[in-house]
Amino acid sequence: MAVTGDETESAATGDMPAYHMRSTSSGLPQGMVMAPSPRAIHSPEQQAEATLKREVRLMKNRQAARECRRKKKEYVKCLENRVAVLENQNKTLIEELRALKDIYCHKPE
DNA sequence: AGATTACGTCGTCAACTAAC
DNA sequence: GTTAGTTGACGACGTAATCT
Repeated sequence: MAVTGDETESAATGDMPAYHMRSTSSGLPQGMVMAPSPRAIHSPEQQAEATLKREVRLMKNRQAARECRRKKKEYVKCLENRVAVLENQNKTLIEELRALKDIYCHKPE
């Protein structure tokens, strides 16, 4: 996983479950947050703001991912239902065709 | 009982899109 | 151009099933 300057793991956030504190491809140890791009951040205030911004963004994206997965599950369930309905319809039509053929074959001239 | 495998879930990143 | 939202991909973890 590529990690850019200001897109780092957020393992330093206190509420992060322990099992998600993993090391990064940049070689940072677990739980360590790399500083945002140096040319963008100068003062500690800016640093703190950037950190906060990042935490908010991660939190929003976390929720977005949950919602996205929920919607996907719902969509798949819908498709599965549709498949079941169509299979039933198909079965019924095949039966109907069979019955009609039967009638037609035994019809006296 | 411990090791391995398969599967589901989660958080994060990156790429993309739409709205501003 | 920037910003926020969406989603596929990835890696990590937990757990149940299976193997040795």
